[in-house]
Amino acid sequence: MVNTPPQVGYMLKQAQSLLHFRMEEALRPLQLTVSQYSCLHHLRREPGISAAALARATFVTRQSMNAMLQQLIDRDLVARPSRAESGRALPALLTDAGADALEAAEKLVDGVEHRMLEGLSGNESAALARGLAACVGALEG
Amino acid sequence: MVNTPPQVGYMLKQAQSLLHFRMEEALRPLQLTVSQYSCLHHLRREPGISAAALARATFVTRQSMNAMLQQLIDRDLVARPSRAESGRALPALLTDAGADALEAAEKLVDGVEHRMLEGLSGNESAALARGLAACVGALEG
DNA sequence: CTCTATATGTCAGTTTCCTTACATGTCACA
DNA sequence: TGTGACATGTAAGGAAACTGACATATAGAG
Repeated sequence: MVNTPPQVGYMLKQAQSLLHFRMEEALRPLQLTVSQYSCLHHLRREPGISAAALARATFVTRQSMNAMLQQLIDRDLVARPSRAESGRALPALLTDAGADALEAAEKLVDGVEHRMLEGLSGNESAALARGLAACVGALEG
Repeated sequence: MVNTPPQVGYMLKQAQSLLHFRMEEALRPLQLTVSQYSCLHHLRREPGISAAALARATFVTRQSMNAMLQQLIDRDLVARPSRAESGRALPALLTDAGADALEAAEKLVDGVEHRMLEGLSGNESAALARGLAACVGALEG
């Protein structure tokens, strides 16, 4: 019998689900969801990005992202002009409060990620990252 | 600067999200969602399992699982007694049609998983699986 | 210049899943 | 015996995501 890879897809789901749960747990004191954290994180990486591009980066639809951005705007964590200078895309930016919240959230999330990887050596972590990247590359396009 | 592991959590999310999308795509002709496939798959592995146990295995709440089971029962893919012989748990079982649907779905899903792993050697696949298992172990409990 | 393709934002409706809460059944143990 | 802890099923309501549809703005082809 062939050495069947023991359900890599299932293990992927299991790991992602558990990581999401732990992150949600860690972020609860800050009143942030994982999706909101991911949104803020990408906003810092690419200030002025459009909601549609942000949606693609965080794996939700642009409708969901616009709703989420509105929530973050209501909490003064994100700012967005009401009209575009050019084109339709409205650039989104972190406010100072948003940057502060992100920094606090990042500490908590980094703790979870560190815990997740603590049983792996540097080589093993790198191999895991490479494997995941290969999976993504093979499935997209 | 420390060799920061490049966002293993994010890559996990990315890979899982893309895999889910491809599976959904592959299963669409059979009118099955990924969650439903996962449910049928576990039902074959553990016939007579309760909805609550099934829910834990597929990472949803038992309320969601009971709703999903009802759908599958309505389509004659799953059968379940109306009363328990002992205890409260109602054992769920695949019908013949359910087993057939699962077999067809499995071919499609295996194709997706194979595609996902095609760029990886046997050693690399095994390393990926071990890495994921280590992550799960570190995050649970 | 005109027209098509593409990308963005938005509205409406639906689905799916979750949270909270409660009733029921079994088991361990005092 | 009976009582408390635990697991299961179920109901009701809400939150978050998706799909489908449409208007708008830009760029490019003809």
